[in-house]
Amino acid sequence: MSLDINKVAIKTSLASCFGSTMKDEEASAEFLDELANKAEEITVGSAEYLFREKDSSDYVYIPVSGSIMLERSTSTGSRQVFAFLFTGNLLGISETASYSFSAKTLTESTVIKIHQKIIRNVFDKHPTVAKRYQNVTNHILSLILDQLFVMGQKTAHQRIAHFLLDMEHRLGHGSSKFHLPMSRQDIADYLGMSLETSSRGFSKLKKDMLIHIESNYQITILDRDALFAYSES
Amino acid sequence: MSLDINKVAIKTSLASCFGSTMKDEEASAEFLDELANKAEEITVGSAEYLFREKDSSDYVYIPVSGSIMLERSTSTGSRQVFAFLFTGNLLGISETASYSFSAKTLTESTVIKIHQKIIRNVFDKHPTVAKRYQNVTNHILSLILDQLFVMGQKTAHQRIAHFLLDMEHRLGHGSSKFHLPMSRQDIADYLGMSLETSSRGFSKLKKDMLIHIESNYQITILDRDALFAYSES
DNA sequence: CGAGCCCTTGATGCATTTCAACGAATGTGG
DNA sequence: CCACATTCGTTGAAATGCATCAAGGGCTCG
Repeated sequence: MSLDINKVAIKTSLASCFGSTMKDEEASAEFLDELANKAEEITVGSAEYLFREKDSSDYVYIPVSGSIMLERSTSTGSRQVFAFLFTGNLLGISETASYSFSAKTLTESTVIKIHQKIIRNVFDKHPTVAKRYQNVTNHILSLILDQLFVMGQKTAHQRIAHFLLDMEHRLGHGSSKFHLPMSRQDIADYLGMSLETSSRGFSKLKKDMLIHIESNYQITILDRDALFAYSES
Repeated sequence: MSLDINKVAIKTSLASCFGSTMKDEEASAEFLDELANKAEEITVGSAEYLFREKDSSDYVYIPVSGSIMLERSTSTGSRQVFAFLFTGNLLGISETASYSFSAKTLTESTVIKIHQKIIRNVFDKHPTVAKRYQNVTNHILSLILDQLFVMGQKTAHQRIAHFLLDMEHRLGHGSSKFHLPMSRQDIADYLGMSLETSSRGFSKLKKDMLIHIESNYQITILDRDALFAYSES
């Protein structure tokens, strides 16, 4: 039955996100079953919103495939990108009534979608899971602190270098070649610079033989050590 | 007995930090007693470290009086200030083994200091408190996102304006006049700009009659609406 | 009253934004 | 299959904002 297969796939994804360090095997299996049975898996097209800022925060999302961008826009039209999410990241858990940013797909994406009530219910029944989740939140917090640090410290070109190393790590799967799912404008809004500056950053790194660019989104890191040294200097 | 009075004071502080929205009064009282009995209250001088980056994260701190700054420094000597903490803020809960920033006092400060183990113990016994604490973490997360947003969006002078409005809100206690506990350099490192630029920002806002400055640290906001409009423009 | 620290201000140069034009890639309809 | 429109990226030139260098002023504390 196709539904069952679906649930198994969801369970696998959930386990990699929530349960990877669970010691209590039984409780782990139980809560995974409960979540998987009530989770939906949905597929959305490219450049669509999973939710928008100030929507009531009813769901938690886990990307299974595709790429998602978290952003906030001002009334004047400018935009800050907070994060890029890929497979296995977690999105949307908060105790606040509404989201404080929008989530937009960069590519066609498949996500697992679970109602907040169900998550909380599981947390109440299995305190171990709630504790485990606390770790996830703390990890996200430390990632944002790192991002804040980068924003405050480095020059625009150094931030580009730092960004590319991060993307290689997250998208390269061990290879130095990877495909960026986001545009130069998205990168610029993530790193707090203009579109042109982000483009010039890429050009400079290419000219200096630190990276290779084919077809704009296909990037190869040629000299990781030198790129790292440049990003830190 | 002075010790008892001490514990009562600690309990009051803890309640304002943790328990203000607790519905379950009895459980609330019980966990407060447990925390207060095992908490220490310590006083440290100005410009001292409560802990440093990479120290093992053994304690949670709650400022009772004074001001504390969270910072991270690079090997090259530059510094990023992540946050300023005042009375009633919470500091240091994390599941990671070590702190990812240092905490330095700006003024002589009194803080409540509780061992992580005790906190976790309380969380295990009282899941309600753990949930309540999750809210605190989520709130911190949203504050850092706001800070990231500000860093990415605004010009240096606008960030100063925004900063002053935030400080008025947190330090003014309803008045438009307040005392800044941090130096121009601290502000610069918080907002990602040079000392000179932060100083020029103050001068500009003074020249434009948006704020009044006496004795460098004593600030009065003269036209809140105009300052807000400037910070958003 | 002097020393030291912090803050302010000016001058200069560099980094980044802005404005503008062009080029490459993609998609559409004839 | 080709013109055309559209979107996105690159590059140059000019303008601006910010950092850096440098000097001076004011406050505080011995």
